[in-house]
Amino acid sequence: MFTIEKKTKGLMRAGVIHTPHGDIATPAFVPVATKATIKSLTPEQVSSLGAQVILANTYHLYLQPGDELIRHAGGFGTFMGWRGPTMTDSGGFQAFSLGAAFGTGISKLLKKNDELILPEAVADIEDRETEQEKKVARLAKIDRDGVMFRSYLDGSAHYFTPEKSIEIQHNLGADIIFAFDECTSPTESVHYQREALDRTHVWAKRSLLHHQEKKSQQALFGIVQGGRHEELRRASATTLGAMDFAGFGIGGSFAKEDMGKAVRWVNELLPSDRPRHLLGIGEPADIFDAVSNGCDLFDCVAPTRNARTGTLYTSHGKINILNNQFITDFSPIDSSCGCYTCRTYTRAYLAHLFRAKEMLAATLASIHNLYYIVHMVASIRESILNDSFNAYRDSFFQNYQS
RNA sequence: GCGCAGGUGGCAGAGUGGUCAAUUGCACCUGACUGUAAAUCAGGCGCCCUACGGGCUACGGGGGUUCAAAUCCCUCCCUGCGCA
Repeated sequence: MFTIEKKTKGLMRAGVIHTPHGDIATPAFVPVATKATIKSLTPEQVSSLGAQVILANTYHLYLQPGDELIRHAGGFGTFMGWRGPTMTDSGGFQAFSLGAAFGTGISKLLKKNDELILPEAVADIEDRETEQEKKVARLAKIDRDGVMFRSYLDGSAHYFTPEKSIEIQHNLGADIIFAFDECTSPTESVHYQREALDRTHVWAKRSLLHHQEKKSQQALFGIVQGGRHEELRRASATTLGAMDFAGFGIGGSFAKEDMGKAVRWVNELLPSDRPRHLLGIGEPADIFDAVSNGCDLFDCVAPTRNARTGTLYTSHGKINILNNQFITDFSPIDSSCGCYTCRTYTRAYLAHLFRAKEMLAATLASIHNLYYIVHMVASIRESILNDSFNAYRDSFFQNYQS
């Protein structure tokens, strides 16, 4: 399903992923449509801003409106009116976001100033249960067999096993689906990371077996974990790389400053003939870093979430359109941007829409941010094909950081 | 003109002798956001300072009572409602 068009001396490459709903030219950015919608945008807008493929979420669509209903609708792409390729995440991220991260503000990316505090450094999963009980009730609890999720909608309990996740993803009908994994918190101890990784590997195997038994035509990607630890990351890449996955996700927690390094450990070992998707990463610097270390696909909520909260990408860095200075700024968000928003509206108008809390603010900002990231990745691809990646990267950051 | 009710920080609106530089909401200022629990969240928001602390000026104006007043009294001004 994956054709490599150009390979550099290192790990970097440009290629094409073939799916029943069309090709994906890689490296590519994948907008996130968690609940079968790119928040505030129509599929037509998403498509015309240049996105090739979108990613929805298993846990969310299982809860609402239900995967059976989506199966009847013909899959989530058809359901939402998106004609291109689709992906679904397995729900493994919710083991983190509704588990260890719930109510704590912990990000999957530990910033270098976070002092590497390890509040989660509890021995193993059994002791952890009692530790968890002491805290605010989490919505996800992990055991050896799977994850108990509590619905954020009505509190009801739902148990996900690898088989369950795969079944739901079969119903959701995406072209590319992911094995059920445990996304760990970057604050976990090495001991816990190792334990979780063992679990993820067992779950990967079970996901794959179940997928093969059901003879689904969807492409199943396995997910590499291992936190910030080289030994674990390499072990995971080796273990998963030996399995018959159509591609690979690289997931979980990183230290912000050495994410590129962690990705390299993994991509050096993964089979190079299959696509690699870096899960949940999407800031420009991180994408450049990951592409140069061999990643082909990126999904991230950053462009759309930032857009909704007023942070907009420009060629000179991010701006917060809610800042006072933009009230009377009649220039476009980014004068070198070709998106619909920048061609049509001013910063002052966007600032007004945000301050007035008008819905169009989210739409116009999302169009811009997605266009910006999608086209940045597309330009990266072009630069790989033209042997000018380094030059492009250098000129990009010369502007971006100024 | 008489009667009643009111005048509190940009706005709305608490407080009704000390713990009040004054609850809260909005507005405003700034920050955060990386497989979406998110059209969200956090902090700031009288002035000044050697700022964990201290000083000054403030609750329509003026005057008074009190150790102490946004809170009590007098007076003036203003607003709303009712009656003339």
